[in-house]
Amino acid sequence: MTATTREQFLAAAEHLFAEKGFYGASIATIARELGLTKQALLHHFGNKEKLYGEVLRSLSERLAANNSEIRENSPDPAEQLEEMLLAQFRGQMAHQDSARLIMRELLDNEQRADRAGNWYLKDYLEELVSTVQSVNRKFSRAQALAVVYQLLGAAHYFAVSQPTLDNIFGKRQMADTRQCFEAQLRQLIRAALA
Amino acid sequence: MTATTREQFLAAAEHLFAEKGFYGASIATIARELGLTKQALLHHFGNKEKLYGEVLRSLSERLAANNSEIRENSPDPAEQLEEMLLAQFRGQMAHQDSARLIMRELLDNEQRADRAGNWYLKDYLEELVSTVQSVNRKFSRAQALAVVYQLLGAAHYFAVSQPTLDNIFGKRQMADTRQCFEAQLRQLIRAALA
DNA sequence: GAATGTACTTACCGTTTGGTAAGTTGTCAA
DNA sequence: TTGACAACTTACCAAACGGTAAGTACATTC
Repeated sequence: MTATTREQFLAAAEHLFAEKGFYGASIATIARELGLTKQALLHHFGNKEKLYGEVLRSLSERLAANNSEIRENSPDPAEQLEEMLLAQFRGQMAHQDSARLIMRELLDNEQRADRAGNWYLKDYLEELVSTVQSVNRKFSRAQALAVVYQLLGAAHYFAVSQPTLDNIFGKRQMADTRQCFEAQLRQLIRAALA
Repeated sequence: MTATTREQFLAAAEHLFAEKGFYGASIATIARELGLTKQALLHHFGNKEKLYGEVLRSLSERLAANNSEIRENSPDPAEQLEEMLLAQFRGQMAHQDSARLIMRELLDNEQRADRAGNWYLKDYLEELVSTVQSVNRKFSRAQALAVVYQLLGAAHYFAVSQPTLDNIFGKRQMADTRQCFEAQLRQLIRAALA
């Protein structure tokens, strides 16, 4: 169960990239987190871009694994969709680093389309879209995508904004909001599909 | 109507910060956009942080202006809220730089809480929350905030993801989705408040 | 016409950046 | 016991970073 150096590098990199973004995090800082030099990091990953790509790849693998688990556990498409969206929300609240990283990638990848893992969201989104369509046949593909993205946004945006909201509204108020957010989100999902 | 150098700097900075983030955009690059040196920029703004602060401030002023205009034009709170959210959505679709900048600030401001304009979202959010509560009295403050944030997220997330989605799904499909997004969003808003 | 201020420039500075080159050290197999 | 490989290190490097200092060019004002 002891993590390899490589895995430790990936974990540290995920954290720092999520916090400061690609440009804001330096490979030297990431390496220092493990008490190693940046050349040790370069030895394992070649260069900074490749490291970033690997972080993204490992993240997308975790995402995919989560989803296929849900798909197996519930046969009803409506229930499936609800569970997928809520599980994604819970996952992002629990692992804010990943949530922030995904958001950053959404903002940045326009510029560097050559990065590995660029389209890893595609399968994930396609899956949700077709689930929406099988729940409510009235939806066109475009409509279904719009709905999926609205629901995804409703969840992800909140997960990512947590620290900022804590500052704006205070931890007390935000604890309340966090508590009722999931129930409210569930309602929103059902309403969107009706 | 001719923009001052200072205004031109602000515009160029907004664009580049939105595209690359605070660390990714260098003051030299911003200045080069106007054919000037970075020392000209420093002459006007002192340092990079202050420039970023000014960009944020001017952005928040535009946001506030938009909202008070809407508040004046429609007396019914339900209509007001719907219009505020939709106007914000349209604004972000039209000025994607601002949308991206706000998202970036949401991600980054945790780390540098000293930045000017840090809480400029507060008034905006408070306003939406109280409007939600006056539309539907059943909502607690925490619930209202949750709803507001879900709706805001639904809109903002989509606006920001545009280039990525164009890549994933193709411009054709995305044009369709864009077209029906607003109507779908309006439905979602109404459903969330019922 | 001298002084003042604004809008810049060139010339630097120290630090940090991502990256290369060339070891060193330990392990493990033939 | 030698040879090969992996996992590092120290020593560099050129370029870019944000920022300072000192000057130039041009109005405006007294």
